Amino acid sequence: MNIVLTAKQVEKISKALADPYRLQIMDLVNKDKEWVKCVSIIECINLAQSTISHHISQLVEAELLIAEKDGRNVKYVINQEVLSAYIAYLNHFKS
Amino acid sequence: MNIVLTAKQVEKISKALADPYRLQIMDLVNKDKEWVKCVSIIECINLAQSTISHHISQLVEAELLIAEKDGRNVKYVINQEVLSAYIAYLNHFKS
DNA sequence: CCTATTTATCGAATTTCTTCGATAAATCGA
DNA sequence: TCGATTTATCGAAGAAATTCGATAAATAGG
Repeated sequence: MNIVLTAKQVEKISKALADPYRLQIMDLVNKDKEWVKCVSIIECINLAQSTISHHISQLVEAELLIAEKDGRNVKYVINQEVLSAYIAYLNHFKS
Repeated sequence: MNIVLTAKQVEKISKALADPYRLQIMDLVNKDKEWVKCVSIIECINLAQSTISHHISQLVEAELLIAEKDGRNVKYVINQEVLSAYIAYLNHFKS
């Protein structure tokens, strides 16, 4: 099923992608084709744990990432449907 | 020729798209398939002229819009190459 | 030449974002 | 059960973004 995003959602997704660390997190989650643990993101990025948690929250809030609890850990994958919907929105700007 | 964007450029483009008025401006420029005059954007959006000028600047700075002087007016079109390059960047996150 | 129109720029006020350290909550393993 | 690990949340400081009004600069038209 194809999702159609509202302008508000597009705004939120754009904002989520408008930060170098959050783009880096998207890359890290994208690298592995499986679920990526929060702790391994924290290992890779030189920011306070609380800050990284906040960045991840924004990506999850924008629904670019899907979070799943796994014991003590939380793991993430990219939400392909939302990503596709965002790209579809941008495609409307094509002539 | 296909442009490849740096992460810094992607961040800037995302930031440019992370505002409701700027999304509206993109829509307005997209509506007409010709060049859209600045003055007609100002007519459509309920913000001070200086604020709209600032929003347009960010879209031009991010190279999402191409600006061209036309007498007293400035007119815009969407930069299709940059838009495509942004979409291509996002496609890398697809599995 | 003078005035009106169009756009850009400046400075200031307000709001939002980023980042941190401290700490809490949940869960795992010994 | 207890201590260590993992993640989230809170409050605060500083940085950046949004918005406005005032004003400047460029140009069109009478």
